[in-house]
Amino acid sequence: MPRENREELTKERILDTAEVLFAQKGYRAVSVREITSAARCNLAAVNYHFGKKENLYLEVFRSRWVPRATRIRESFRKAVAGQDSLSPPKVVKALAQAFVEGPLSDEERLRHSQLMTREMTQPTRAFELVAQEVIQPFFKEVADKLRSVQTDEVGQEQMLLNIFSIFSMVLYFNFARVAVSRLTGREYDTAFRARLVEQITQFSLKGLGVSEMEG
Amino acid sequence: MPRENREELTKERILDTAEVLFAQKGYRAVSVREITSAARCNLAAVNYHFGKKENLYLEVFRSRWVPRATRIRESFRKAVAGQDSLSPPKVVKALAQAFVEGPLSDEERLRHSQLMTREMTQPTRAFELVAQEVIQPFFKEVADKLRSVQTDEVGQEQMLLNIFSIFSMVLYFNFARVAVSRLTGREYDTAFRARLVEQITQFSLKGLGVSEMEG
DNA sequence: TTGACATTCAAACGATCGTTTGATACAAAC
DNA sequence: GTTTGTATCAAACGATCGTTTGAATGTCAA
Repeated sequence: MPRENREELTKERILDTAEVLFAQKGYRAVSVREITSAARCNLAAVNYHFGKKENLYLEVFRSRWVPRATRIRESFRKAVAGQDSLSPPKVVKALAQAFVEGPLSDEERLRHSQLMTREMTQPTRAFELVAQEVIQPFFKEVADKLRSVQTDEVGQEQMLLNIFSIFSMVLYFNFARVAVSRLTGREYDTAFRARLVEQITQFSLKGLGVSEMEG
Repeated sequence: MPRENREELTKERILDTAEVLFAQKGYRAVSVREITSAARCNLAAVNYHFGKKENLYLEVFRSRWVPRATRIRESFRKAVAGQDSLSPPKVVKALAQAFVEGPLSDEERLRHSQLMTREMTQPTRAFELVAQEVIQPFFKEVADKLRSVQTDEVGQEQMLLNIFSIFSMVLYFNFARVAVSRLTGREYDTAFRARLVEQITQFSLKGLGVSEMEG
């Protein structure tokens, strides 16, 4: 096996494993030993490839989280670009779908929300990355898209708060699965996810002041 | 100083300190030493009064979090009881106000949301307490109250999802302060909190299909 | 005053943490 | 074949963790 591949394999395996564990348990609750033994490599590998644990956490966001956020964003972009005539309902539904049904597997979606929620509740050095490279530009894109199809004039702040409102539902229905499942008595299967997209879309559309879905 | 008071004081001081630190940093990130030195007592006091660290965490929820949730609930109850004629707008506004402006100080509100968010993203033994004694009965109360004043028939699941939608905004605007502040450029002062109550109320009312605020 | 009991304290326990070290294996360069 | 550089490994480092211990202190009843 050639040098480059061997090296890559270990490093990539650590990143994959670390992401899963960090998302599940949080930074502090995961030990380097737990990561390396799950990734089937030596304990010293983390320090060799990333310098220290904290850098590994950051690299997880750089090499895993951000690219996945980009895929979500592109899914949204493609959905609105595919329409010949755009309307607020279509923009909102594309947004909800990109997050709740989108291009990710269910495990990926859960991991994604968990990592993001962690950074929002208690920001670390990774938050700068998340805010600058993902949240800010994505919010701007959604705002521009919405503004271009909404008839009535909406202020900058009002628009932001509206997107936050939609976004809060998207995030909540992902990260609070346990509570939602417990109270509704429903599992997060395909049918329920579709139901959630419908809920977010309809609730948000009315929230935005749009009367009805049309397509 | 009588025995009972001295004992109480230390125990209570530990609980107060522990709650603040657990909310800020999470269970794992806070050491017993950090708690006891901040509470100005001996390291062994935690194990003497609570047996072990995990029990202290649970006791924080029992003796601090649940009573505060009860205060919020009573604030909501009082607000809707004070009205001579009830309407969906009034119920929703009472709900948003109870959480965002409510009976709590700003620090209390932040702590409350942080602890709840933690339990929702990664439930511990405290989640059972939170779900059984607070979330479930409170959701039921809000649902009943809403159903009693809404003209059109709304199914059980639809009602739950609607409350979840409102609740997600309430929670999000509390726990994601950093992100919200950064993107809106506004501090969480009195004016902005009032603005958020307005946003949640208006967005939710439309989301519920109610046209306008009346009082 | 004595004995029982509750609380606080300094000190230490073993376990686990992140990180470092030096040896070893191995592929490419000379 | 020797050298060079990279990756992996077992082992150990010092620090910090939650918890335990046993003595000291103070309180109240007998």
